[in-house]
Amino acid sequence: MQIGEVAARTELSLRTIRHYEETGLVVPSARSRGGFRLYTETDVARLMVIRRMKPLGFTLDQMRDLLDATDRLDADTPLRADEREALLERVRAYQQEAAEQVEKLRVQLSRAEDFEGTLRARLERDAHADRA
Amino acid sequence: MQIGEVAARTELSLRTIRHYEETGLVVPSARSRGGFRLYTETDVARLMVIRRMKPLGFTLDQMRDLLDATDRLDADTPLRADEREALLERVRAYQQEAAEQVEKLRVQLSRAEDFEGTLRARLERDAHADRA
DNA sequence: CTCTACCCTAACGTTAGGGTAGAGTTGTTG
DNA sequence: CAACAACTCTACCCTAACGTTAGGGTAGAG
Repeated sequence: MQIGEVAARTELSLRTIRHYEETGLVVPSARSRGGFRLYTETDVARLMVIRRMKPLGFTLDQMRDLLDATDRLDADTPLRADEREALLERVRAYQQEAAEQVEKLRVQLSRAEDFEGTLRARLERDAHADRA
Repeated sequence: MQIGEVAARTELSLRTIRHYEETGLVVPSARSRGGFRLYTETDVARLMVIRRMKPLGFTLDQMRDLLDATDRLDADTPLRADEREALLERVRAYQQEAAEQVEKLRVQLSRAEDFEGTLRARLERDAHADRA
């Protein structure tokens, strides 16, 4: 499928999807003779994974690195034990960072809620002041 | 007080505080004869407000605009009724946007939690596979 | 053909700061 | 007063992750 449909399905912009290719994050599986990017279901799935990762604040480089690790772990080609351990260690590090980031997001959310509440309270106060 | 102490108290970097001045968001109340920025408690309070706003994803321009509106509403100089109404309308718009942003943060948080969980589950699975 | 809806590359713009260099300022000692 | 550490100044270049033109090429229906 071409980029437009991919964008619609992933809710990512065309520019974003092209950018992910530029940085080597998700390279379309093929091109049409005319040069159009052609994506498979697998490519789309990968984009969805990235979309879920985005709120965690990882850089594109980190995402590429992590996806690379899981891809290699899932591949059919068997790995040497030490290679496998190294990959798992990488994934563990990202999982740790993800957990920390989740904590930060919680803090942010509560700050945001707090601020929104303050703003609303203020507006209600001002509305009452109208009659003062 | 000078910029270093302000940075310590607000947990913002020197660079960030200077940047806020460049964009007219928080201009220090004074300068020393030698040119050092000098901040008052009020300035610090303003920086704290901004720090609370940050998670809402407003641009610095928007924050400046909003702070400007609330400042004018709080000022001692009386406003014409229509001016006051216009300012309130501006604040209302930002409150709306804040509420929307809170929703987005909730979505992001749940996606992040989800992803972190997936990653953790995956690691546990791989750990068990060790013994297989 | 030709039309329309898509898609392409290339390249500069934006936001919110980070980092650095080189020079000046403050407040404290001797 | 000089010397000095600690702090601060301006100016400038750098970055990530796209947004935004501009100027063209492509797919496929009619």
